[in-house]
Amino acid sequence: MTVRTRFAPSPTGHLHIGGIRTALYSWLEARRHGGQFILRVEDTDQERSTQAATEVILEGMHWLGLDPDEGPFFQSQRFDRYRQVTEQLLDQGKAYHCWCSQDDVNQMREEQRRRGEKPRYDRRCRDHPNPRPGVEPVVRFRNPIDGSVVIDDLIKGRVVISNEEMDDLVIARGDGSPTYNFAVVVDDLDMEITHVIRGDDHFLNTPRQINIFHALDAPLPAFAHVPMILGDDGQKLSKRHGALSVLEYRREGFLPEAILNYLVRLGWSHGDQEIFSIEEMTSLFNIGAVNKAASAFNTEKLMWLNQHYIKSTPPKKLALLLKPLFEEQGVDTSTGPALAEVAEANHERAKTLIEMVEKSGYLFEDFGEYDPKAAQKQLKAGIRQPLASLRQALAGLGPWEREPIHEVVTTVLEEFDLKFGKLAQPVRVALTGSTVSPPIDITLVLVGRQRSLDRLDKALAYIDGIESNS
RNA sequence: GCUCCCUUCGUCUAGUGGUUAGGACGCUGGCCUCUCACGCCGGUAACAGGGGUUCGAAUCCCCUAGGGAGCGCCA
Repeated sequence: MTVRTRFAPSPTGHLHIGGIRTALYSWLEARRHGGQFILRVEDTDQERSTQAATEVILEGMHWLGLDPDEGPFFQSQRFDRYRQVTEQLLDQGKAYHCWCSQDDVNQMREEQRRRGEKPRYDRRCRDHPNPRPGVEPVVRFRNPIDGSVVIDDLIKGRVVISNEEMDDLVIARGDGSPTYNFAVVVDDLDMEITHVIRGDDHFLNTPRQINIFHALDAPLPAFAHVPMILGDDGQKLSKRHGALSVLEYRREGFLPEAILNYLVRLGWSHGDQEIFSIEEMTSLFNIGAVNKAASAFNTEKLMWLNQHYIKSTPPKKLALLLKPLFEEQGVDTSTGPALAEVAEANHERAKTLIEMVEKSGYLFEDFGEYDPKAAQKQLKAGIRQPLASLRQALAGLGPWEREPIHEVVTTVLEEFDLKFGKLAQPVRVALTGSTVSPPIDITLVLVGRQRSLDRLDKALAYIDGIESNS
């Protein structure tokens, strides 16, 4: 039997990192067995589902390379099918109509809560139908009263839940639309899902669903409930605790490889290995080896991995990724060096692509003021002559390339008997406005001849200005 | 309140009865060095607590504490 897994997000909020991890695990489990990964959008709640959220799901998954083999399917397009199965259960007496209003039920639950009991529907319509004129009844599932349900979860192990804990859940609303627990079962059945991999928050739904599977005389899929992810602060991950939409990560300059690698190691491991290529993940990952405990999301480590992948990604490829980010920042990159060169010079100096973009502004536009501390320390009268001399030599240089530039710098150094840093830092401040940049010869190359000369002139003028004021 | 689940360095984890409890991120000392970064070498830091079982427990059992999830005509 081929393994078929699915990812079934609901488009009622943005898809965040927790959902992505579940998707990744499902995808990997399918890949490892040479099976199929199915994407199903659970939009039975017409009120809260949005088109925007659906698009984020589709685009985010594609960005990360978690493309489905089948789907996306939309539950909203399968209502006829759910209705059909509902009728079947009704005919077989495995489901029944209930005319209780939501207020009735809420009141019932409140009282139970007050009495310290677990709130649940008291089955009053189960054996005594009580039609009320003008009320469209909901359909409830006739859950077994005795016995218990055994869940052999791939991650959590065997858990036994008593049927007493479950009430007769609504499977179809008054308007005939299906509810989650029912639609899931019908879909997983129809789509021949063999492994249901989902978030731990669905765990207590599982016994209810198992009972529905039984009512439908259907074989059970395997279940695996992935623990929750906590925020940096140990609190549950939510919008308030760093749960960014997937696409935010792209905007902030994270690489898909880094995110996938980080996520696969969050809750799963293969000995001491930290770095996993997609190929390694697909061959080594095993849903059964996932940790039972929740784990905290640590941005620092994600950053480290991101830098690792930035370092090992070819500059030409980085250039392609950099371009839209520069554009988003409103930077015109046509007036400066090739982005591949920018990437080459900076790929060991940035943890994210956006950081690289922010650090490279001086290559494309004039920076405003010098960093005050840097200017104060580096642009002083004593360096005027060497700087002027360098400017002169640079102006007459043949090809504007790293080696000849480096030679010129060295020559000036010898001329004035200076240590490298004594000249490099002032030049750096002159060219970039700050004390941080790639090696000075490379920085000169990237800034370009004319711009470099202009900026050196500007620095000389600045020094002169300081002099005349003191 | 009830049901279920979880608990090794700050964080992610290795570990499945006998280890100086290992690795990674972070932090930190040093080296390298034109700045930053990269890289390299070193350091810091953990078995939630209490009972058992056993010659011997991070590993098995029980209790406590703490954390989480669920209890919808949401998913």
